[in-house]
Amino acid sequence: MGRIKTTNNQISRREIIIEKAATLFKEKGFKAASMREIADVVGVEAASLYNHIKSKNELLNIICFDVANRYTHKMEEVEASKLTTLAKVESLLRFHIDGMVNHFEEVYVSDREWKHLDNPYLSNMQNQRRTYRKRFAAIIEEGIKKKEVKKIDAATAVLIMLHAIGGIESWHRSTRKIIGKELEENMVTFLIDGLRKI
Amino acid sequence: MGRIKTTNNQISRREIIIEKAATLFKEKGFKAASMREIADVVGVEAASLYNHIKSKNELLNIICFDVANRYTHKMEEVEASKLTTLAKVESLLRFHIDGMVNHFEEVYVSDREWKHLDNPYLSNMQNQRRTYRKRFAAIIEEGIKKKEVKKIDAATAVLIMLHAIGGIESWHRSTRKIIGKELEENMVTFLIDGLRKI
DNA sequence: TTTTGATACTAACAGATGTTAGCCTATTTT
DNA sequence: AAAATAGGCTAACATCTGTTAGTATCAAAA
Repeated sequence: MGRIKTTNNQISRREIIIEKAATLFKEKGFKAASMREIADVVGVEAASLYNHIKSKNELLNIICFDVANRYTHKMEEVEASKLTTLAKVESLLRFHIDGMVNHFEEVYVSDREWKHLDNPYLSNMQNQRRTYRKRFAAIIEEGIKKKEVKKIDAATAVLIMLHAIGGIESWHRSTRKIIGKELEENMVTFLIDGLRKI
Repeated sequence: MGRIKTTNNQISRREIIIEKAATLFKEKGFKAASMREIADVVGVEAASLYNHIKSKNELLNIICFDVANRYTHKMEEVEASKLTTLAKVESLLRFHIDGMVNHFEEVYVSDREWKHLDNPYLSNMQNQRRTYRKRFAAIIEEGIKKKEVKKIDAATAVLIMLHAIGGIESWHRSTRKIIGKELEENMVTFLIDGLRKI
C-alpha cells in the first residue's frame, strides 16, 4: 500500500486520521470503533496509525479538548462583552448551533463520548464542563436580577438549551433539510420566546 | 456462590439482571459494559446469566423496546384526547420528564444506545423513533394552523423538546437537587413560554 | 548518488470479549 | 423419599482488541 495521500492542502496525515476517527466515533461510538476500522477508512494498516498518534485514547483527547477549548474561549469573549443578557444568551446559542452545523462530528463526539477519556483528562473535562455550565448559568441569573429574563431555575435553563442544541444531530440525518441558517433562527426563536403565540 | 437472591418481591431473577444491566449500560455505554461486569454486579458468574437471557443484545432489546412501547402507547392516548394543542404538548412533555426522573436508567439507555441494536430490531427502532417524532410534529402543526402555537418549524420544535428533556441526565448527577416536581415545572414553563420575560 | 528520516508493512503479543458445553447442587414437585 | 427442574459453577472456545517490534520502502536532503 502507498502512503496516505497528502492532498495539496496544508492538512497533515495526522489531521486526516483525526478527522476519520471523529467520523467513526460519531457513527459507532468510541468503544465500538476499532483502530483497524479507522485504519481501513484511512487506507492503511492499523499499526501504521501509531506512526502518527500515540494511542486510540489520544485521538479522543484531541477531539474533545479541541472542542472544549473553543467553548471556553467563546465564553470568555461573551463575558467580556457589554451585551444585554438575552443578547449574550443568543450569542452563545448561535455559537453552539454553528458548531453543531459546521463541526458536527467533532462536537458530537466530544459531547457524547467524553466519558471514555482516561485520567487525568477525564476529570479535567468534567471540570471544564461543570465550569462552563456554571458560567452560563451565572449569565442567566444576572438577567433574572435585571428582570430581563423570567424567574426560572438558571441551571435547568442552561441544561435545556445545551441539550436542545444536541438535537441538531437528528437534523443532520434528516432528508428534509431546511438550511442551517433557517434552523438557527428557529432554535433561537424557540429557546428565547417559547412555543406559545404571544 | 448461592443463587441470585430473589427478594420477597415479585421481581424475577431475569428482571434483576435487566435492571443491573440497564444501570451499567447507562454508566459505561453498551459496548463498554461487559457480561462479566454485569455478572459481578448481580453476584454471579458470567456464564450463569445465560440461564436467564439469550444474549447481551437481548438485554438491550428488552430495555429499548420497553421504553419505545411506552412512548407509542402514550402518543396514542394523547392523540385520542380532546385537549388543546398546547395541553397535548404539555402532557407529552410531562410524560417524558416523568420518564426521565422515574425510569432514568432505562430511558437514558434506550435513547443513547439504541444504535447498537442489531437487525431486525435496529430498523424497527429507527422506524418507531421516526414515526413518533412525526406524530409529535403533526400535533404542533395542527396548533400552528389553529393559531395556538407560533409559526415555527414543527420538526425543529420536536427535536428541541425531546433533546432538552435528555438534559435531565445532568440533573441526576447534580448534587444541588431541586426536586423532580420543581424541575418539571421549570422545564414546562421554559419550553412553552421561553426565556424572555413577557 | 548516497544518506537519512518518515512512514508503510507483516507478525505477533497479551488480554478482553461473548458465548457454549458439561457438570453439580439446591429447590420444588410428585 | 425420589425425581425433576432450575440455576449455579468451571473450563474452554474463537474472535476481536489495542499495541509493539522489527523490517522494508519511498521522498527529500546531502
